[in-house]
Amino acid sequence: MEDGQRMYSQQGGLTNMSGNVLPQYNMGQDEPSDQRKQEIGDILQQIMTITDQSLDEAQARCRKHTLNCHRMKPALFSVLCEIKEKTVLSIRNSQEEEPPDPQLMRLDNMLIAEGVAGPEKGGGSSAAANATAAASGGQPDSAIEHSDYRAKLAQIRQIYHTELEKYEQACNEFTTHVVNLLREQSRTRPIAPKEIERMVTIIRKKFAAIEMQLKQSTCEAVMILRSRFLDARRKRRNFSKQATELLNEYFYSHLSNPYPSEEAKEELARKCGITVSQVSNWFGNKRIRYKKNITKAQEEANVYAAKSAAAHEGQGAAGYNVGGGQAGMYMNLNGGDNYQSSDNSVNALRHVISQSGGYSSDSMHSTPASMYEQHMNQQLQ
DNA sequence: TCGTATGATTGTGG
DNA sequence: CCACAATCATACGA
Repeated sequence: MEDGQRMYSQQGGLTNMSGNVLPQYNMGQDEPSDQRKQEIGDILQQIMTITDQSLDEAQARCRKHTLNCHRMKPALFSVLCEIKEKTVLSIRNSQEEEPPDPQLMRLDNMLIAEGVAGPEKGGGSSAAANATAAASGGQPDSAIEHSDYRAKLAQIRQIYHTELEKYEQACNEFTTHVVNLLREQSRTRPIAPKEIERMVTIIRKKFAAIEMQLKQSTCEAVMILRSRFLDARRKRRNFSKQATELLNEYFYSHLSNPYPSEEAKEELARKCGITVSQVSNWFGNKRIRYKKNITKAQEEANVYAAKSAAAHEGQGAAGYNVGGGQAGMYMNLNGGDNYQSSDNSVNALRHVISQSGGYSSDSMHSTPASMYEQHMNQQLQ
């Protein structure tokens, strides 16, 4: 037990600076008193200087020939570690179990959905393509935008991955560094393996927080990219000829009631390769513009009618009356869903408009009425 | 390059 | 929520 005592004494001597333990250092040794005095003086000097030194220097000087080689050291340290674990570590450990951050999960999900995170190219770009295809109806000319969008997304993806890799590397480097440092220190102070473990989790948490910031900013970048590329108002594309034809067909064949049901909209959307809301938009625009043209034509017709009436003293008004004022909002002359009859009214309108040089819309001139007539005739037969 | 066409959005009313 | 009306922003043809 003598050695153990000595050890305690040394510890105490170094840490507490209590002078009364120092004489024990050379206890039991047979030396001349002046030499002992000299030694004691040296040790005192050493202790005095130690307080001014950094820990590293002190360790470098002291550990090898004092603590480190002592045979009781492991036992002592293990006891100290045990005490430590029972007091501080156990309290902290109990708080460590945390559920996964919902915010982080949301970010992760979004990144995977956008094709930034998750499996390589295939899934990612196709997800992006699907998103854009849904917005623009999968027209061939939108391919350019898609590739542009994909390129930007790939750029974001690359930045994200390189940054993530960097973080991971830095995290690992730092972790190993800290672990090594702690292992090194565990030779001179009691450090439990659990303590190192805890330190590692703390570091990982810190880096996870940084990673989350990266994820957040990546999500923001993707959102900005999306809004820029998928904002159809900014990058409007006309529907394909076929789609417009189908829509017009439906519109003119249901002119008395151009309000497609939800099912009809879905059907049209499917046929045209556009979304239901696009169909709704189209019909909304179509109705209002058609009506506008009617009223405009009507006004003009009335102007001409008035002129004509003045000129012919009340004879020719009927000739300009397109559809008549009582024909209803959508000029359903024959009162039914008869495409041909309504097309006639369109032809009449075209005639009036071309004569008056007034406002003309697509339904009036750029889409040949005969086209619809032919089409409808085929369908009706 | 300009004017028109056209798809989308916004504001309003029922 | 839907329809309508006005408006925006872009596409497109002459």
